[in-house]
Amino acid sequence: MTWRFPPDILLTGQSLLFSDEPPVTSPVALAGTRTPRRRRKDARPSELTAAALELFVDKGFTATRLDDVAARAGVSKGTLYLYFDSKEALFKAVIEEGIVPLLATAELQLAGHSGSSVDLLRKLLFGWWEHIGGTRLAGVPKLIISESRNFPELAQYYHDKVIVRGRALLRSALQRGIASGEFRKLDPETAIDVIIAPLLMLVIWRFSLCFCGREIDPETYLGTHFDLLVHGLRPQKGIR
Amino acid sequence: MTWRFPPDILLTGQSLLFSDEPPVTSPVALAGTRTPRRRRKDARPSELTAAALELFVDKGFTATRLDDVAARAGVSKGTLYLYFDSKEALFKAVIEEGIVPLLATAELQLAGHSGSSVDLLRKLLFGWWEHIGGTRLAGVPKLIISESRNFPELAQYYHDKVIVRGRALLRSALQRGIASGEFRKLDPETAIDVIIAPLLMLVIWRFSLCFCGREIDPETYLGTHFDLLVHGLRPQKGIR
Amino acid sequence: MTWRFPPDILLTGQSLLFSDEPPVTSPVALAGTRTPRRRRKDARPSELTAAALELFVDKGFTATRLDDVAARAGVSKGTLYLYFDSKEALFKAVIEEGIVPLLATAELQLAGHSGSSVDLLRKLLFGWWEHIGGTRLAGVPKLIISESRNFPELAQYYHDKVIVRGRALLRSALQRGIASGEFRKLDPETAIDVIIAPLLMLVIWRFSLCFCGREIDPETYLGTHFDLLVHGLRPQKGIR
Amino acid sequence: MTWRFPPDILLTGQSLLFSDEPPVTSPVALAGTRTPRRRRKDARPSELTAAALELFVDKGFTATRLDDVAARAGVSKGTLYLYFDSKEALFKAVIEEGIVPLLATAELQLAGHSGSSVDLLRKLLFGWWEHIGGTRLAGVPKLIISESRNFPELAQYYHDKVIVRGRALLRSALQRGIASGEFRKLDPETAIDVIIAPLLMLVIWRFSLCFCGREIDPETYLGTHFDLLVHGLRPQKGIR
DNA sequence: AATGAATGAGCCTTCATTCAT
DNA sequence: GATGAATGAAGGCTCATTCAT
Repeated sequence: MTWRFPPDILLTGQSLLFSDEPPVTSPVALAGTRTPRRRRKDARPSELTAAALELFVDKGFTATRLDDVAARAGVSKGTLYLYFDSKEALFKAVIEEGIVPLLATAELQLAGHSGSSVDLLRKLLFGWWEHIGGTRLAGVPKLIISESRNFPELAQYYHDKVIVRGRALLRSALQRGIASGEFRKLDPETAIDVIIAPLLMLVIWRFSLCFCGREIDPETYLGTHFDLLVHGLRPQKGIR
Repeated sequence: MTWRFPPDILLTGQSLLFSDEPPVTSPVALAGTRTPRRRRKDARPSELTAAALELFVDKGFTATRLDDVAARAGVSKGTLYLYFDSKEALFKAVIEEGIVPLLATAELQLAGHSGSSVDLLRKLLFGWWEHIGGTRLAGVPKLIISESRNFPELAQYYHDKVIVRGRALLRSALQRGIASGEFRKLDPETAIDVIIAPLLMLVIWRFSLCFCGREIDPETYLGTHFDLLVHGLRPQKGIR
Repeated sequence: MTWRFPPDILLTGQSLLFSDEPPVTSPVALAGTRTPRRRRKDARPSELTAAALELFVDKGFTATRLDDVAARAGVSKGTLYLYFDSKEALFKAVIEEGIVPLLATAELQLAGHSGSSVDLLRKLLFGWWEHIGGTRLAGVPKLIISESRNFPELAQYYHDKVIVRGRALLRSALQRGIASGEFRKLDPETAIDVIIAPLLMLVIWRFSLCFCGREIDPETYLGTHFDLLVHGLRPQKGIR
Repeated sequence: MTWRFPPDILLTGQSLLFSDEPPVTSPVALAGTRTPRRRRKDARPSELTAAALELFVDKGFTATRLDDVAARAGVSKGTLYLYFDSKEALFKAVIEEGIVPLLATAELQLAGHSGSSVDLLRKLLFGWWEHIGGTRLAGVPKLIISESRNFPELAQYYHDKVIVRGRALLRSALQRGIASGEFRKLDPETAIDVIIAPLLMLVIWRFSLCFCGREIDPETYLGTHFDLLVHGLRPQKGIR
């Protein structure tokens, strides 16, 4: 197994991002121009963002009531406003704390892979499932998709900090396989899109279309995806 | 009753939403100020669903105010309730009018296909792009994804009326190719999932992540997807 | 039997009041100061007031929608406004047409009673039940009670045209009995109140508290009332 | 949950609505402009139901706007929803707080009655006038009558909690008098109906027909009712 | 720091009323 | 005379946000 995110860290909401940087430069400052109140940024309780993540993922941003977030976190509603200027600021903090730390850890640990590129690809796909796609964190992409129109700034942030870095992981694996002759030559960017897409659909199915009668078995699904992918990447005579 | 359309409009099978004419061409409507009462009950529903589609796709279901829908359609808020029992019924009508007729047309046209299964698959993919994925209608899947948690009934409806029928189109193409020996044998259901997924991601990218700097060229993207797909489906010695 | 109201007249809504008097002096003119539109007062369709009576009695004034009145009368909603300036004007017309004609007829026919005063009282009570209390018309008093605060002018009208005249009937019966020595001497006005009250309660029970489990048998109820009444009115040594 | 009163307030058995002090005596409340947030969650519910009683009795349930209730109570509209889940729940609370405690008190006090049954009856009738019929609470029965068709659940509640218990008081008084030979034998249930009716009419007159010119003197009215009643109940030779 | 009562703007929905046809 | 599509002013209810304690 390649990726190593201790999942308990992700779910406790322990921030890897907002530890001791000066408050002004943190991405949180993007939340709004007004910063009259001083907040203890170092003590910002992760319980709040953890509770909010649960509810945002479950019900969406608008349908989540701050009363419920506060109740789930075991605090009063007013307390939320000690740490976040608004519901929107809370939303941003949830995204930042929930996903970004994962990638940082992943990149470090993936750098040392040795073995075939097919193996690398397999590790990437199934590692993603184990640590993100199959966990509650998979709700975050769905959340971003749903709310990006109303929070374009947030979508940009997610793109820059998550998507770009995630694609870089895949790109290096593809380029390595192409260089070694394991994969045929094709445009890596578009290939990445096509590789990522079924993963995206898997979490969408889990979080959005789960009410339909049809069940998807993720193992089979990912297996088929990987199978098609490896066949498709394999160097061969063009079909037409 | 949840929907009060004159049924003949629904069954024409052509989208009234995306004709090339501007939605309101009558000189009365262009008067600028609130136009006097117009007597055209037959044209109203499509005007309303067209306005609603724009806003739903743009802002999501909850964030769309009926005042805005009415204003965009050039009517008063109360008029909406002459045609739809509720905001949710309007939502449903948007889906129904926007997507369902297209599937009917597609089924008819594809029934008479002759030629290779690869051609059939190509026709399906690029036809989808031409009539749905590349049009404003592509916002609908994004809409369903975003709102399904809060409106499971709607997701079920979309699943039954759209997803099931869309998958059936792909399934027959796959089974045909497997039967003829053009494609290798694999589980059609999971293959369908993998085929659909990049299409889904394309519309998600268009409607949710469009704010990011990165542009996707749909033609190239779909071409790569199709290329990978045809290679992956081709009968050959297994890779491992 | 003393009273002679052909019940079909009452229910058809055939107006005995607003036949050919000049429009300005009719009580309807009280409805509002504005009288710009000329209406065919002579042709004012009784179907409209009949339909309105049913619904007003059944659901109350506010809860009755003009759509329903129009639908029950088999006309369009706009037609109502050809005959009545407002919902309130319709309400007044309903009261006027429904009850007032009854009293006029009753007074004429009751003038010629001969026999004991106890018999007269019995005829009054049970005749009321047969022609009003037990019919749908009994909903009108309940309607007046419910809406009088919001239509004080209407309550006044009902008092002057209905209550005063109804009390006069009872008063003459009591005075006759007192004069002949059948009844002991007591204040007729208050006695009338006490006599009327159980009748009122009967219709209230029928139209307001009918949902409670308890059933009232009107015959028994009126019998007991009459029995207590005759005992109470009988001349005798005072009890205390 | 339909009602969120601190239960201890409900069980004190004393009406908080009709104390002699003006409802808002705190100097803050007299400031004229919107008073700042006051911290008195315990006193709020009674202030709200008091304001609601006034308006419900005056205008009826439907015609009473929650804005007006809130304004009369000196709070914002949202505050109502801190204490009552809906307008209907507020209605129910008005009934419950206004009437039920009085019945409990009445039952306690009357259990210890000694003396003639005629005295007991007199005590019941005039006690009713003193504590209910003559106070603002007398608007409640009128309220129930007016709204029961549209809120049958409420009528049922009132029947079970108020009418049944009130009738039980009268029944025991009647049965006591029959047993002792003070009253002649008759069906107690129907007699109760006939006894209650004039009381009902009195409050209806006060709250519905008060606009008419005629005044009823309650003392005289109740006196006549009681007089007729006692004569009518007295054992004697049947009249016919 | 933490609380939670209070606020008030905003939204969906209803329905009496109008008026072009 | 009749129609019925269209209007728009309210009203019930929600919930993010504030602030006195």
